[in-house]
Amino acid sequence: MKGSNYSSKRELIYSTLCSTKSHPSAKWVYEQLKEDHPDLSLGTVYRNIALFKENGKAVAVANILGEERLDGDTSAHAHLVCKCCGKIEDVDMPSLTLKGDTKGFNTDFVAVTYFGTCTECSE
Amino acid sequence: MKGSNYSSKRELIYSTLCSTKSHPSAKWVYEQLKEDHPDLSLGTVYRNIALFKENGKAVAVANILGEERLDGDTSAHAHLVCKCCGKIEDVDMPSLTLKGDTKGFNTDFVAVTYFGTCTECSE
DNA sequence: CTCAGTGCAAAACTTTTGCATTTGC
DNA sequence: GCAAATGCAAAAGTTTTGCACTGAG
Repeated sequence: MKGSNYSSKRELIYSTLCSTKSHPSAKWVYEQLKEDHPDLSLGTVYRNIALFKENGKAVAVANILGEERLDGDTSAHAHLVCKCCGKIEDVDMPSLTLKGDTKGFNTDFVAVTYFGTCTECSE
Repeated sequence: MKGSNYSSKRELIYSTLCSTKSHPSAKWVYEQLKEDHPDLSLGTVYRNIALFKENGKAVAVANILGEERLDGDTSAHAHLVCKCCGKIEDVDMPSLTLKGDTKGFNTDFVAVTYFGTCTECSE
């Protein structure tokens, strides 16, 4: 079964994903690792990230400039996304309760994202 | 300047986008219109949607199965996204206040998205 | 006339996949 | 040995773009 075996590449990818607060893309993770691990394929990065998402060990935060941006920190927190430079930062999650008719929907993750402009881009 | 001239195609694309609560993709909008307007290009749909997003007349709700899903209704409301079938539904927006250090961030839009499983997919 | 908008098709990109090979157990 | 994981490269799919033409003002 998928994900059942140990894999050093997987560990590497996961720790790289968790090592930053920049909410990176798959390509970024790949590029970070490529230097020290020339034998690493982009396909493997994508395959493992898909696995992390399935297992709830990572979350897709936003799609910026055509790239899916990820977060290895799945604790409840919200995100600030700068429309201008693409930077993504963390903020505390506001308390919220699902309102309105939820049609029997079974929620397992809530994303709160503030889109706007960061200080540097506002200048 | 971009968007300054009237364009019947633009009107068509915008009204199609607003005519549904299905939160469609660009391709869906294109396919709806293609039948009655054989002279319509997918590029035009993408170009106009980009314009709507710039002008705040439309919002990207989520990226499902590699497709960006849109909403022509920019009033404050949250979304339920079914991970299983990709269906997106509207719910009332919970009241929320930005908490934590927002680092001077200038917010102009807040997205609240509940990921989970809809009734049909739960069966 | 001038510049915005469009069709068409090619290009650009990200993400996925098939297959042969390697690795974990 | 068997099934999972990977590299590599090709494929798939969405989105963007260049260019010549059309349409609005």
